[in-house]
Amino acid sequence: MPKPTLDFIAPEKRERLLCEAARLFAERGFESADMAELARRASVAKGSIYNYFENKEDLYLHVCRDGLTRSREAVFGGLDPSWDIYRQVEHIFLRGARFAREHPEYVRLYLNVSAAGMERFAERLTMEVEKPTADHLKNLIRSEQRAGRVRSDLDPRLGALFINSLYILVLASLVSRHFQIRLQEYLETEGEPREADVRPPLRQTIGVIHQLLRPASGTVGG
Amino acid sequence: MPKPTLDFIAPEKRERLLCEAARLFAERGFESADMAELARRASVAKGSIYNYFENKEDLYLHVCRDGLTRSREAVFGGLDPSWDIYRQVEHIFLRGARFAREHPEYVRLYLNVSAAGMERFAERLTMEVEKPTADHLKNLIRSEQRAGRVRSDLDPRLGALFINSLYILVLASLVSRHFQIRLQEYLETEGEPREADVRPPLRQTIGVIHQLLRPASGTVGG
Amino acid sequence: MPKPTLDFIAPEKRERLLCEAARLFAERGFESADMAELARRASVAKGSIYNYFENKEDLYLHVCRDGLTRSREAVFGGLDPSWDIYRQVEHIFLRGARFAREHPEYVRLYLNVSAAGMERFAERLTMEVEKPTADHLKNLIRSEQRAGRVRSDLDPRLGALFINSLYILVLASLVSRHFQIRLQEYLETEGEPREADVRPPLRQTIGVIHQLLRPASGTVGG
Amino acid sequence: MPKPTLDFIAPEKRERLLCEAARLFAERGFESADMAELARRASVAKGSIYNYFENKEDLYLHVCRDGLTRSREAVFGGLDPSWDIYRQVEHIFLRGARFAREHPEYVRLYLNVSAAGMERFAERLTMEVEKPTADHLKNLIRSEQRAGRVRSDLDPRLGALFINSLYILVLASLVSRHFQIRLQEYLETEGEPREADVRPPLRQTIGVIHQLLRPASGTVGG
DNA sequence: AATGAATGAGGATTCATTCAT
DNA sequence: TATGAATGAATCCTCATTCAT
Repeated sequence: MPKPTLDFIAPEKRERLLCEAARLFAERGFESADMAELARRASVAKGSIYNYFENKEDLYLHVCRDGLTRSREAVFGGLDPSWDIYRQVEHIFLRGARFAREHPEYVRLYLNVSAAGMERFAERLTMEVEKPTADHLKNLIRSEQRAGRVRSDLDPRLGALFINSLYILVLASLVSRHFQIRLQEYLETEGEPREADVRPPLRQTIGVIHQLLRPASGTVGG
Repeated sequence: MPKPTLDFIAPEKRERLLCEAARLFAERGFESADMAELARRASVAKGSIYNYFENKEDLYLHVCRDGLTRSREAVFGGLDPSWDIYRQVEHIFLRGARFAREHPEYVRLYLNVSAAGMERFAERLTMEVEKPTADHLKNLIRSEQRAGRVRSDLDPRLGALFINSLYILVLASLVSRHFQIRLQEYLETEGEPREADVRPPLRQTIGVIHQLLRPASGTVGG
Repeated sequence: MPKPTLDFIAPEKRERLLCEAARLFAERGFESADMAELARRASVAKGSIYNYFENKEDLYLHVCRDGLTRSREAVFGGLDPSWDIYRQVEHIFLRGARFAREHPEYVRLYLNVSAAGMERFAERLTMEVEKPTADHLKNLIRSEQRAGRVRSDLDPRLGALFINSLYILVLASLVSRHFQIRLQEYLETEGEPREADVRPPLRQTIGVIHQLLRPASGTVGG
Repeated sequence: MPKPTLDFIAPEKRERLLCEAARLFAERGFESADMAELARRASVAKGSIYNYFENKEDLYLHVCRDGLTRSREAVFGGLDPSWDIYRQVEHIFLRGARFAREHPEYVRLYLNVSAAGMERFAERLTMEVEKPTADHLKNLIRSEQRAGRVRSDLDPRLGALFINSLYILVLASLVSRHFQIRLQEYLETEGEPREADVRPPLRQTIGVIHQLLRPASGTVGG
């Protein structure tokens, strides 16, 4: 937990520090990120960082949580709860992809919680990251089932898990070098992946979700 | 590239070293893994490791590649190329899940290539890991399309990407603390995830793939 | 190049560090000098040294340059440019010998640039050490030739080279074990060379230089 | 002292080992020379070297002594003791210069005994290197004084010392990067020092020695 | 005698964190 | 509160030497 001091410093300074920290951690990983370099990049005294945070871990956790808040706002921000699940899913995926393009560092940080040696962070972060989305998706599926817009034989928990899984994969493909190369390998494209390369799988992914959720169309036709 | 020396030492010793290295790297991550501790765990002299490998990075790469070979053998080992895609996919997923349970360290290492700061490894490993599977899946889809067992309007590249993506997620859920907690959160289970917790999503995942591949049955019935 | 930090620490501390470094390097040579031991001897934290210098090489270069400055001040310090060359040469040799007795470590460091494996240091140090002295001696010989106090058929460049060569040998005999033993061997003295042992060759050396420079007196008398 | 084993191996092998050792030590210095690299360069097993020599120091000493023998043979080889001192000195300087060009590694090794941290080698080598030359020169001067070809007021010990000093400086200028750069600086030449650059100072050096030894020419005129 | 793998002490350097100013 | 110099534990890697084959 950051020290109270963090709240009292100039907002631009705080912003600078948190942004640079996010970038540096996303670039190097937790271990290799150097507090001295962070201080330099953020134009903040090395000692000052320790006035705001207990230690490197504390800073890391805060930066991750901060990123999650930003991510949530960016993705769920313009979402109208009255929309049907199809529109919501599309909104989430498109906004998520945009956020990943604009702030890859936060997505990288999120993905990095699953890296080797990061279990102590997963223990503290994963639940609080996943719960809101999990709850939202599960509730959404349930209410859409009641509305007859989602197959009633779908386990809402598995459905939610599935949607979120695909979401993670899409984001990963946008921000991680490994997933980018893999995407190129599968799609047989070359060079830096342009947005055009990502759109078809994104569309298809959304399509697959639709296919999964939609009540058997045969009954309609029947 | 390991030094030639590595080939000439006692096989049990080599095995011990590579296994312990895989475990340690999977446990701590590349940076935090300590060469001295590895030497201790593997009952090998610190200096000896440097007789076999140029440096820590060289060792890491070799351990990853070694893990990939083992993984490929375990998963594709018993696979009969004459099987139809549904049987092959099922085989791959079940064997993959078994391998992940028996050798989580190698799966962790694979996933870790996408971690922050590991880009230099991705640059060297990703392609060689992904290509064989990508090719196999793409060719399989194409031949199954010709056989009429897979929808002809499915882009084989996207289909292959999709199958592999789900495969990765399943494995990740089995070996990464972050993905385990996330799974618990979605499935509303508690404690150490038992195999029983994993089976339904695994089954469902295979089901979704079937659904994706299968030619529209409506038309048949039409 | 030392880091700017070096300029801001307490002068006594800087002095202590530089002195001990000069002594240690002179005693052990570059390779065998141990940074940890230096830190201990200078009562400075090991890490601190790396706050002041990029690395061992950087420190070594700085210590050498520092020694050169000290040496130049000690030797050329009280030198009056209006003196004739005979007086100047005598001054230089006597002051040089005194400096070598008081600060053998710096003379050892200077001589050590010519040691095996030190070429990279020679490449960076030699020119800047030698140029000022070379220029001074050459100009001095030229002006003394015009004044008729030095033989006009002497090539000023060779004359300067010669004077400096003898100077180096004198210093070497004062600070290097090898040259000391050699001196004992030639002079048939025993035990630690006392100042008395050095004076005759020093005198003779100065004498030889006089002999070399002096216009042929016979012609004058003739 | 080398082990007796050294005498029993194939002469070409011994030669290869000693040559490569001389080169490597001359190139890197004692500390930085790597026994493994030596073994590789000489195509000799690392362990074998320890069958011939007690340890690195023992090898170093032997290589130095070996070099001295070679040097002595090359320089004093064709010297006729009946020659007068002027001819002998010229012979020594010219042969020494040639040897330095053909085998710079041995001259470097000799000079290196005066390097920092090499005192323990000086203690063991210097005397045995210098004594024969010192004795020869002193005796030569004495007999030439009796023959009236050398000034009788010259202290033979100082004369010998002086001749040898200049000899060392000439050799150093031929083999040491530091002394080469210094020579360029004094002679105002550029680039790799060619033989032509060295000849004038060599000639002049011999000239100075003549000047020093020759009985007062006044008597001739008298 | 020859070999080269094994050993582990040793040494340069890094970096999170502290603390005096 | 801000600063950045000071600290020393930690870590990668080297290399002389040993020793089993």
